[in-house]
Amino acid sequence: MSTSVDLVYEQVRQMAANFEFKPAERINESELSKQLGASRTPLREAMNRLTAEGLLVFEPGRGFFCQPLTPELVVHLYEVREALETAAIRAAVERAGDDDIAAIRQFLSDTAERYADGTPTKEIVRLDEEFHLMIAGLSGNPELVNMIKLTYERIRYVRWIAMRERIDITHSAHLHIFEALENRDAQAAEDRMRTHIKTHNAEATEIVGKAYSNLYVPQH
Amino acid sequence: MSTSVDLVYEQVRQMAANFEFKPAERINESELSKQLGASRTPLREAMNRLTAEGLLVFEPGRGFFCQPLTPELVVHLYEVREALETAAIRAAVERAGDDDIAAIRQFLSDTAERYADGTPTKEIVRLDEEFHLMIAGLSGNPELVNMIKLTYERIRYVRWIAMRERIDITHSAHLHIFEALENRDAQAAEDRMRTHIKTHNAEATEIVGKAYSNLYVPQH
DNA sequence: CCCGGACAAGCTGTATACAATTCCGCATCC
DNA sequence: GGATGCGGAATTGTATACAGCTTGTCCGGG
Repeated sequence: MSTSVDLVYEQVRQMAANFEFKPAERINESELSKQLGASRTPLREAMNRLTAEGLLVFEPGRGFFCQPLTPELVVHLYEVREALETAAIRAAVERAGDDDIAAIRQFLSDTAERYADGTPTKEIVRLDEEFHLMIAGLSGNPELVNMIKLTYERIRYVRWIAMRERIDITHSAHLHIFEALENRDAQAAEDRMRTHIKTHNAEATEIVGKAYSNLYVPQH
Repeated sequence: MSTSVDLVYEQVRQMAANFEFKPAERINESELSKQLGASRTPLREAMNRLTAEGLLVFEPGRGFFCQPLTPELVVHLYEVREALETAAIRAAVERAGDDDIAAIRQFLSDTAERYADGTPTKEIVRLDEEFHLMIAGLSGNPELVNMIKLTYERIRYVRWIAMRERIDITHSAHLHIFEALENRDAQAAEDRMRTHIKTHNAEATEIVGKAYSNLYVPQH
């Protein structure tokens, strides 16, 4: 059947991940549905899914809101990332085939020159996510991968800001993690992944804390 | 405003967690909505949320289905549990107050005598989940707790079956985990939690593997 | 000047109607 | 006998209408 609802879903999903909605303001269903060229019914279905995924917040009788972006939330989501991704890389060390590992090495060398100052931050974040998801995929556990993906979407906006000052060292950190995987050293891989994420957590949280008021300035 | 949609949501959620729907058969929206005394609109909203939570599966143009219950899924979800709960207890050791720990000791002694052969399996599973969620709560990370809760709901049905033969040792295992927490021994707590979940994983997976065909026998 | 209540406008929650699609049984053909 | 195509019934996808709640404003009282 037609994919109108999925189209709406993807659009609203992106809008939510990009924080195109003002926090603490209800999302006007009629207006948004007109804007997206659909009626309220499929829009509400999409927003219900996004609520379950944590990208939106729902208050009965009041409507849907963008998830509030607080330093606490960022800390919590990074902790979740840490738990999931350390488990994932541990499984990856055990289960990955040599060809899978070769593919990641290829990816790293292919993209090495793009980790430069000229590259847009969003592009860097995209590459970063892709690398992490490749590793997570080697765990062979799609549930794990899904949860990691979801967590990414909820903090992507922060990462666009936080990544600005970290472009240069991201690639070398990834290489460092990858080498432990390549050497089939589960402990080192896990430790390096944990350190990597903890570092980003500290930075992202600091930035959100500092920019807390700025982030909430109306964006229209 | 009225909470009709939330009522429907809770009911369908329970039905899905209890596997009252036949797998591989589409859920008839009109029929179910009549049965629940609501119209299709709030029912579909509820089912969309449950789809995002992983309790239902949605195929465009065909409708909603119960999540398929396979040995692979059970393994994957238990791995997720392991990742999340080991992280949670590690955080709990660091952050829990002495009074929080006392509350858990109280809970364990209060419920000790109910871990007996006469108690219904569902009740045991409920107590088990409550214990684990109390510990997870001490992590101070609501996102972590939410994900753990969700994972529970997706494997609860299996646990009802798998728990039958494990009633006696569950309580002592919990005590063992708790003591490491009480001693503020993060490593021991994490290790014991991991072992605990791995054991259950192996058992549950085995049971699903054995009962695979039986579970899918039409239940009408 | 501030607070409180009532009214009005707007928005959300739900039911229902209809269009589009899928599904299933049956007949037909190879 | 098995595959294929067709048509009607059933089911899903979406729009729309309306009821009930929420919210903001305005007016009156303290």
